[in-house]
Amino acid sequence: MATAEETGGAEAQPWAEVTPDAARRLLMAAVEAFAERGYHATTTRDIAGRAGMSPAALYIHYKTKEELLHRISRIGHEKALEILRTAARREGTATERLADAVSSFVRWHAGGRTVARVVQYELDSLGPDARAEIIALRRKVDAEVRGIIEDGVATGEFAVPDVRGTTLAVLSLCIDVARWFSLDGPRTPDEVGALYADLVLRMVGAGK
Amino acid sequence: MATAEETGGAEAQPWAEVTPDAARRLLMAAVEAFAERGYHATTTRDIAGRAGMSPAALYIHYKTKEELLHRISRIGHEKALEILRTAARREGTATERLADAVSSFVRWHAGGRTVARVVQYELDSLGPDARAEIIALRRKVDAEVRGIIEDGVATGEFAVPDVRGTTLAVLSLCIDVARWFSLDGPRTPDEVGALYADLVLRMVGAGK
DNA sequence: GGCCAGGCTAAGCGCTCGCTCACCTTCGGC
DNA sequence: GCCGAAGGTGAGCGAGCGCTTAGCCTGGCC
Repeated sequence: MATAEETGGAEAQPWAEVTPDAARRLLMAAVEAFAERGYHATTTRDIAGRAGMSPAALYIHYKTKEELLHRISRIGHEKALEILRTAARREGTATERLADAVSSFVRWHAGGRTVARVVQYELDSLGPDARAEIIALRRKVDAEVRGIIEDGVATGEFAVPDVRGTTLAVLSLCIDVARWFSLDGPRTPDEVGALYADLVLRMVGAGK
Repeated sequence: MATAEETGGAEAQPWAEVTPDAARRLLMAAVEAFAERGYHATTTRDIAGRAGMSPAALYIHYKTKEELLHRISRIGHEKALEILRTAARREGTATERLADAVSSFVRWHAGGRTVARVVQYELDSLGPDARAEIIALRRKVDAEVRGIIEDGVATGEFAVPDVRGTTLAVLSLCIDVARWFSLDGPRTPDEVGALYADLVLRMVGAGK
């Protein structure tokens, strides 16, 4: 939240806030496993094995398997929200801020594809309370993007008939990157970010 | 394939081709269950129960639980491909055909949200052979949309710097509808289809 | 050196999973 | 009226699941 991390943000060590070292290793192993096979198809034995520990060790640091998913999901959503807030609140025109928001949001989904997959697609595996908390975070994410688009409409930079629908479509486009993006594919995260920023500016009628 | 079904296509009885009546009921039950909870979290007892049968009955009509997913996935992809082909091969300008393709493809993802979810998000749960077959179908889907965009570029209707990337984005946008769309939400499938067709035309620089 | 708290493991509990098997019903053809 | 195939059931198998428990190390403090 208040960290001065400015290294570009890829996902070098994004789990520094998870404090006992073994707990962090378990959490990173869970991210990998959930992203590869999905939450329900992942066993606690698999997670512990990837972290180089016995199955029982998991339960010293986490109460249940679901708590792991919950923690991953919350940290991931907070990171996503931080990225969008940074872009939304910088100086510049609405056009510049929207392009920045989309390209950095897409870069995060492409580069941190494993985390993003878990965060975006395993929401339904959470219990009601945890899910409600995550949904609240998502509403904040939506509000950031909608804010930029509303600004652009107000200044006349954008021509958007349906602000809410367009916001939804922009976010949807970015999020789905986590589904199809592969590091083996022909594009780098930066390239996809630039392409998508251009496409989104066309969608809102900027630079017309 | 050669059926003369012209009823509008929503998804009134889309499983008519699944021949023993009990097999169709099981398949429809599986679609519901997979869409709600995901493939791995769904039990064969749950599927059989929804179809009003005992767990053992499933194995009279299907060899494994995975065969059910495979069948659903293939039929769903064939239907999606048929929708796009119909739009791509009708008469009209590239602009009209692209708008038609996007709006009908989106309508299918929104209206048949349960099927679309299974089809689009449970691909990784298939074995290698079945997955390869489905991926081949997806390439055909991609080719249809790319064809329309290439036509538009050739006639000068569209201004698209990166045809492959834009094709990917258009399909991605449509497919992700299955993730977020809800019949309880404020929009009907028709409305989302119209909104998205407009956004996509902006993305390709049509009507500029 | 004695002690104890924290981190970890081997073993395994109770349960549910996908799937099978022996048997039962229904029904058209003769 | 009898028969065999097709479609269904109840009971239960071996396996693997999430999670627990009893006990073993290790290291800091007096």
